[in-house]
Amino acid sequence: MIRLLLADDQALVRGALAALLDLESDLEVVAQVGRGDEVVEAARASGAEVCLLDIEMPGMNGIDAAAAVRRELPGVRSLVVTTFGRPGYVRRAIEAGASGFVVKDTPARQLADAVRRVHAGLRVIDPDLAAESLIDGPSPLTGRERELLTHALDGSPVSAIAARVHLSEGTVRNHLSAAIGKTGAATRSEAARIAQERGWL
Amino acid sequence: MIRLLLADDQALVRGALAALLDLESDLEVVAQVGRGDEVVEAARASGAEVCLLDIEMPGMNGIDAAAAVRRELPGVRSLVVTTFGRPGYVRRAIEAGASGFVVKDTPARQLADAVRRVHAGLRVIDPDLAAESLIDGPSPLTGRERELLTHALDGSPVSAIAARVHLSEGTVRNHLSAAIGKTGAATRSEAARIAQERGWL
DNA sequence: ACCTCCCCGTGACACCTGTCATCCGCCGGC
DNA sequence: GCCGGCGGATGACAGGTGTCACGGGGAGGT
Repeated sequence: MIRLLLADDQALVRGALAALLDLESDLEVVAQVGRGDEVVEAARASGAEVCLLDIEMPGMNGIDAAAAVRRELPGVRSLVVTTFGRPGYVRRAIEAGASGFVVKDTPARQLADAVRRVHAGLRVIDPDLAAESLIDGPSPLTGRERELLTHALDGSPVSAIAARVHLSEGTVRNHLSAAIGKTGAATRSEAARIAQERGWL
Repeated sequence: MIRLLLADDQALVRGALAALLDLESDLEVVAQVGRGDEVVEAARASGAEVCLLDIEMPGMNGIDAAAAVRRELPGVRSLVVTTFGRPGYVRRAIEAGASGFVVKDTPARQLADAVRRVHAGLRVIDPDLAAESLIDGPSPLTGRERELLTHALDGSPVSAIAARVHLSEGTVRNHLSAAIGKTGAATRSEAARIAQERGWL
């Protein structure tokens, strides 16, 4: 019997996944949480062996949660399950110590198999995403560029971004100009969108 | 026995919801589709009585699908289930003839109840969203403003938008300026984001 | 020590953008 | 018939934006 922890901020999806996985005779959902920063504690308390982690969660994202599990509970394996198949996510999830990466587009019946493989010590990675992840390569953005792009995501003017991060407008424009060049975009707004799609933020 | 159709583009979520609802003794999932434009046909073929529709779907969105069901199969009721609790969505879903509106944050056990109420002819609407929907009011945007905002969502420069819709740059700027005023934003990019959050697009 | 890379800043320049005034044609309501 | 609202367009203007050149400081590698 494989003991599972589910982490997803959407209660409906979490409950539905629990129903789906509990149908399997060799799987048992022993814990459910809706926040990333509750994963380690719940996994420890419930004695979970495999954690199913969504990326988009309040408190802490699923990738950081996988890293925390890796650090605090070395025997427990993580399987990241997410809506968005962003290549950068795969790389970061694996680097964070996750054993698998599955998108929510995959057929429901394959999920239980993925869980079994991860539990057995194997890696499970969506083949298309793995290829994309290799093609795109790691993020070429510097720390500042990444930070400024996240603030540019909502279309704020440069002046607002500069005030938020306590930098001069000129510096902000220089960093964003570099990011625009690296993403091949024409505006900071487009650059921010592209970087997010690739999982660079 | 209530006959259900599920429409959600994420196969994993769709399968999981099916597992969850099939646990209820008085519910039966008789059809599953991953595209909005397959809903009517599948509902007709399977004899579904209630359709669970996600909004974000390829082919046709869940709100338009609800309208199509209303038109083609008057006896079938629709329950819109979505990730994003955007006030404008509630209004548009109800106007499209949906009998209920539920966000994916709601506890899993309440979903079956919502289905039963909708099947019984009652309306099911998230109370918080209903209130927000009334406060925000309907969209103040004109048709062109809405169209241009959707093209501005990705941060494209005005020149690109103008070329895409075959308008002069000046006209595009005028419409976007009006939209910026109506949304209280400072840039077209921010205006587009705000409009989308409110379900005006 | 030297080089490289990142970070921060300034100044200048061309271009893009948001705003406003003003015009036109069209349609629906009164 | 008149008026208001929408769509489309132009011109002008202030201010925002992207780019480039240049400088300076600090951390890390050889």
